Amino acid sequence: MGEHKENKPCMRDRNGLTEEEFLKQYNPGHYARPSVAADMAIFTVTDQEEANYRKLPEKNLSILLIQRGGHPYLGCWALPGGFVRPEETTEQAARRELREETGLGQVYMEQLYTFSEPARDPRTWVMSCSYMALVDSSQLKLQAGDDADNARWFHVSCRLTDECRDYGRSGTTGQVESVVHIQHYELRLWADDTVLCSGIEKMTVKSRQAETVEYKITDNQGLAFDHARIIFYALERLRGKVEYTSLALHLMPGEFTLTQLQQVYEVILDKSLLKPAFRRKIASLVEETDSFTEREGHRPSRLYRRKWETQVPIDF
Amino acid sequence: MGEHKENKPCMRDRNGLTEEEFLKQYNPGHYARPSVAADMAIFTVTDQEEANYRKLPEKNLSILLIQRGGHPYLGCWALPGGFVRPEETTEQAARRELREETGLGQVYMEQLYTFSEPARDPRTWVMSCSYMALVDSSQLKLQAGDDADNARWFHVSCRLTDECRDYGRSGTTGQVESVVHIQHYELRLWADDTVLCSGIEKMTVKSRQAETVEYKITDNQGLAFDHARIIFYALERLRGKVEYTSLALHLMPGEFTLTQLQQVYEVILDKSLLKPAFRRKIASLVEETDSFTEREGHRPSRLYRRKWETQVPIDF
DNA sequence: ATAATAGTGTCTCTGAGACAATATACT
DNA sequence: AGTATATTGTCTCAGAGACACTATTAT
Repeated sequence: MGEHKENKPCMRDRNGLTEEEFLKQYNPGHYARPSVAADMAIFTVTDQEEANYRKLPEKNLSILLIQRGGHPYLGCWALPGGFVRPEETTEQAARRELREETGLGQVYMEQLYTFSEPARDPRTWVMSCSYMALVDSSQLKLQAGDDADNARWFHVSCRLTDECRDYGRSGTTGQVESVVHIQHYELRLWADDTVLCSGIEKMTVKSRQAETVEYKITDNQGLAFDHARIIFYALERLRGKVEYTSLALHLMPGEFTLTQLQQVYEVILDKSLLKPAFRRKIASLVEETDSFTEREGHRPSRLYRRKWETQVPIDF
Repeated sequence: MGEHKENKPCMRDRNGLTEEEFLKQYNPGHYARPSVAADMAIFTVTDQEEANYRKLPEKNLSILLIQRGGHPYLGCWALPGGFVRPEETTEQAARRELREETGLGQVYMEQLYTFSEPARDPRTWVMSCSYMALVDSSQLKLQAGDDADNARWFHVSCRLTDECRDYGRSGTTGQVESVVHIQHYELRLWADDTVLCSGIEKMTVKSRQAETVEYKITDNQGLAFDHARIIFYALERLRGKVEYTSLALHLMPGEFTLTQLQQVYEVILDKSLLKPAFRRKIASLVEETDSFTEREGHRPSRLYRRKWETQVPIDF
C-alpha cells in the first residue's frame, strides 16, 4: 500500500509480475542480517562540591553508564542501549532506552554514527546506531544514577597524549603522496571508586584525492564492546558543535547564570574563555529573567533562560 | 578471541559460565533482524554547454542515479547501493558500490545518517545507512553515466517553496509552549528528457527542553523508496559543510581556476558570492601552480591545486 | 578595438581578543 | 572591611562585505 504505487500502478517486471504480485510472492531469503542496537551517550553537567563556601562549584561533564550483569563483558560498563524492534525506528528505540534509564522524554537527542565493525560484538553480527542526548542535571537528580540501580554517572575527561605525522613519499619522485596523522587520546571515566580508562588512536589519512579518519581502541579497561570509541566520537561531536550551535543550552536548567553557562562551555571545550567575549557570543541565545541568585557570599548574578524561539510571535 | 577477555578472564555469570563457555553456547535466537543497505549520494559538478565561445560554462551540481530493473519501484530511479555483508562494514559496502558504479576508489566519502522507518521498503524491514561521496567529474568522464548502463547523472536543484510557523500555546496561560516550523522544498532532478520531482516537508519542533527535526516526502515522482529524503539530507549536509570546511575541493579536478572553484561554491549554496571576499576566504585551502588557462577568448587565469597538507613537511 | 574574464586595491563595518574598571552582596 | 564574583566599557586588530579599478588575452 505504499504511496509509490500511485506512480507506476501496473508495470510488470521481467517475470510478468505486477508490483503487488511481486510483493505477495516476495521471500526475504536467507541472506545474513545484522542485529541493530541503538546505543546512547547521555551527557549531563554536574557540580563538584567546593570547600570554600564563597567559591562557585566547579562543573564536570558526566555520562551515564550501566554495569553489565551478563556475558559478554560481564561486570564492564556499557552505554545504555538495546536492540531495535521491527515496528520502531532507531530513534524511537533510543528514546525508549532514554526513558527507561532516566525517566525523561523531552530531551535533546541526535543521531551520531552507525558503527558496523563485524567483530564489535563477540556474540554475533551487531551494528550500533549511536545517539547523543543532553540532559539537564536538575531534572534528574532523583531519577537514576545513585546506586540503587546498576546505572551510574561517570565524570568524563579526554586528553590528547601523543601525536605524530608521517609523510608517505612516492618512491620514484620523492613527492609527498599521503600524510598520516596519528593522535593518541586517553579517555578517562570515573565515579567514586571506579575508574575506567581507554586509549583511542585517531588516524587521519590525507591524500590528494581523499581523506579518511579511523578510530581504534588501543587499550580498554572496564568499558564494554567498542563503547570507548562511541563515547570518544560523541565527545568530538559535542565539542565541535558547541562552538557553532546552541547545543550547550540543553545541558542547562530552566534558569541559569551566564557564569554557569560559561563553565559548561569551558568544561566541554576543556579551555578557559574570556568573559566579555563569551557574553557577546551567546547573547543572542539567551534572554534575561527578573530573578537573581541569592546568598552566594558575593554579588548576586542575574538569571537567564534559553531563548528558544528566535522569531517572536505576534501577539494580538 | 576479543581483546576484552584480557580484562576479566575468568568471571562467571549467574549461570556459572565463563565468557568463553557462554559464547560457545550462545544462540542468537529468533529476534527479528533488519537488512541493512548502504546507499550513496554521489555528487559531482558538471559543465553546461555555453552558446558564446567567450563565456565560461555554467556549473551544475549532479548526482548519480540508477534505474531500477525490478520490483519494487520498477523503472524508478534510485541511489546506488546494496546490502551490507556480514564480513564488511557499512563503509566498505559503500566503497564497493562506489567502485562498481564509477570505477573510482580514492574518493571523499562520509557517513550521513541511518534511516530506519520500518515501512521504508515495501518488501521487508530494511534500514539504510547512507553515505555521501564527492567525485571530480574530470576523473570519470568515460566511466559511467552516459547511457550504456542504466546509470545516469541527474542535475540537482532544491528550492524552498513554502514556509510557515505555528505557535502552540498553553491553554491556560496563553504562553508559547512550542514552535512548529514547517518548510516545503521542491527537489528537482533532471537528465535529458527525464525529470524527477519530489516534495519534501521539513518540520522542526522546538520546545523549551528539546528540538526535533523530521523529514517527510509529501509527493514523489520517479524516485524509489525514500531516496528523495536521503538526497535532501545529503544536500543539506553538503550545503552546511561547504561553508566551514574544504569539502568543495573534492569536487575539483587536480588543477582549477579560482573562478571555477567559486562557481562550485555558488552552485552548491545557490547564491552568488563576491569575488574578493571569496578569494580571501579560500586562500589558505589552495596553492598556486605555474600554469594558466589558454585560448579562452580572454585573459588567462592562473591554475591552483588543493593544498591538502596544512603542515609542510621538513625536507632534509 | 572589443568582449569577456582575471586579479588587486581599499574603505567600512562588524566582531573577537584582551585588559581594565566599577558594582554588589554576603560573612 | 574584605572577599569573591557580577557586569560593563574600551581599545585594538583581523576579517567580511561591498564596490571600484586595472590587466590581459583571443577574435
